[in-house]
Amino acid sequence: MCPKKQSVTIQDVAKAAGVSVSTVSRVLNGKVDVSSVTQEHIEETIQQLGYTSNLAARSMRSKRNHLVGLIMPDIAYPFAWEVMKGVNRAIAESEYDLLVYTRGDVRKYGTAAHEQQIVSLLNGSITDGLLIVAPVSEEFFSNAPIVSVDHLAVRPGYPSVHSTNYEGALEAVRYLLSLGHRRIGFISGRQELISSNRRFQAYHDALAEAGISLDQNLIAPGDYTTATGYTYAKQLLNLPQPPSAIFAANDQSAMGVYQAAQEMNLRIPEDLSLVGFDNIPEAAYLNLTTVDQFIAEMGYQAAKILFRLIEGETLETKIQQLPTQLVIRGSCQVLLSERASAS
Amino acid sequence: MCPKKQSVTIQDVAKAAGVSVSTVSRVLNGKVDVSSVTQEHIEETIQQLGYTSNLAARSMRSKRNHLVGLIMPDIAYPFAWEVMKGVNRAIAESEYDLLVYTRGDVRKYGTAAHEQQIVSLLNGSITDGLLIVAPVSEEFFSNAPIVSVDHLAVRPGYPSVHSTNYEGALEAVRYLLSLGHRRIGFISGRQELISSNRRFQAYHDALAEAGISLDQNLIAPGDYTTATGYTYAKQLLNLPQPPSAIFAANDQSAMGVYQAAQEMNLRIPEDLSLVGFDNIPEAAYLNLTTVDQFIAEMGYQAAKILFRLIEGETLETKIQQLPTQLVIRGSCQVLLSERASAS
DNA sequence: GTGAAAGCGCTAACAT
DNA sequence: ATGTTAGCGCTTTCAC
Repeated sequence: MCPKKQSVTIQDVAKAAGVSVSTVSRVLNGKVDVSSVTQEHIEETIQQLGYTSNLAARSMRSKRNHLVGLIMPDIAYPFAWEVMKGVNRAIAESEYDLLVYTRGDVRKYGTAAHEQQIVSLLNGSITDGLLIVAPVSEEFFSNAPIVSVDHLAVRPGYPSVHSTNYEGALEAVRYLLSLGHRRIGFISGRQELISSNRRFQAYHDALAEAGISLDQNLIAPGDYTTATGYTYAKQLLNLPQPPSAIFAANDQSAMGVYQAAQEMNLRIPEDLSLVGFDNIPEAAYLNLTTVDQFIAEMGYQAAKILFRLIEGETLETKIQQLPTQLVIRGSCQVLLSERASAS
Repeated sequence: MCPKKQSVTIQDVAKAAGVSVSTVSRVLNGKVDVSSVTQEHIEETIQQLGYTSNLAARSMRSKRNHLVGLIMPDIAYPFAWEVMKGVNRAIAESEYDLLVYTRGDVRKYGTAAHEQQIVSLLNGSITDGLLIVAPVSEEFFSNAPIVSVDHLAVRPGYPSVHSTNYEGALEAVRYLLSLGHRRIGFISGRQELISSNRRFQAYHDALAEAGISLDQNLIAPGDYTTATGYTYAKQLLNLPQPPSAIFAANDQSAMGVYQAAQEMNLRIPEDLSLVGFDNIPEAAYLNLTTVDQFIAEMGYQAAKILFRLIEGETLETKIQQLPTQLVIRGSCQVLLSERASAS
């Protein structure tokens, strides 16, 4: 199917060039103590034979591979894509190549043990450092640096970049309150993630500020997916006293709410006010009001930090918070305040 | 920064369990000739020590790693994202994990030599097989299977999945002709890719069919990016006799044309008819007429084929063509035909 | 059923 | 400036 030519090793090159393996290795690693004559000769031979060093073997002996890893449970959802965009930019600007590792499904992943396994797999050998998206673990065993994206651990064992989840969510709920809403539903995120808890905490606090006590009926569990967003939105909207507004813990669940509302012939924002956390492109097209958290920027910053760590810098700041921004789209505000005050 | 605990090796496990390395290895690889007593004991020890096998070392000795690679020049553009979605789905359904390799920028990549280098790097050691997106090379040295996505080689050295570029483009141009257009501009794709040439060939043939000879002024080079799409669209539209319609070789360049038209206060489709190849979500939101090529499906199919190849199947078909579909959005057709016939 | 030993391709002392 | 040699952590004969 394709030329099975048994891969050529450093030995073959040495033999062909009539030198020892170590000399070839020296050339390969840009060491200086090689005469320019042999240097050129070896390089020529490498060209001719089409030699490429074996990653596995090389990784086993040397420290640096100019390769960093990005671990994601799944690469097919908008959040992942945004993170990758940011990381990709940092990679393009750098000397490193990127290896994105995924199992393709959160369900094939998700436990701390799994995470540790993948970390060991990559960082123990082939990568110089690792970026981990929304990890569950607070600490990892690893001999190369790790930076997490979107995970604010209480006492993190690694540097971390995330957005101001609490502040952003606070603003979102305050906004809905400012429109006159009193019954605001909440679709939660994955319980095990801190980001989700922070957003819930803000929901709680904003309501408390306004003197509204929590109504458990208006709080729906969720897991950051469209499917549950849809399911629980239906449930909320079918209550005897449905909420007049919903705050969804992320974009995906907001999309679910959107779908549910459409199906129930509720117009957004006329009949139902909706705000979602996150800033995927789709939101803009649908005129959804969102709390943008600059996901790509988080990926970019995390990668930059990782590079510095790999270079040997010791950074003071372990946690970096990137700002969020409430983006109100369309004519949401006016219509809603009219409706809300009328009710 | 994070616990630097020197990674535990198979030796450590052996020592702790009071057995030899080979016995541990046997357990690790599910060999049967181990007494269930020691088996359990070893597994326990592995748990306790938190041992994970070293990818590099393992790769060096064994054939299968349950890991496949996906090589992309850049993972931050919509086409890449679509491919990844498809591949991700296949991965989720499979026993394999995925490693996406990128340099973050086409410019850090692109030559056949580079491609071969990455192929050797991955396939020679850690991955069981490789998916390559839009490769330039027609052949690779590799001892593990390779499947390409979106590259119809004349005499491919590897199985390949791509869409019916020619047929789709033919349909697109015929459609524009059916609206009455006679001056149809073309924004080309990357010259070195066959997909681009096929789309151009169809443009040529469709015009010939209609008895229209090629006007070189209406043919703009391009490279599948938004930037060049924009630049050349401006150029085309500023001609003394501008085209009344443009066929862009892909979505990205179509977006560029879109931007240029907006800037020149040309409404689409009223003032300029535009069809782009590819099916990224943005196109739908902008009501762009497109030739959908089901990019994600290509990724999915390619991955499926790769899995079969790895399992040892020898496939007859080397090339799989997935259908394309002209999707006419909005009220494009009517408006255009009116304008075209009026002019 | 288990251990000893060879070696995968490479790098890094240590020699020369 | 170059060759020799000892492993890196693992799998895999081949003994026992």
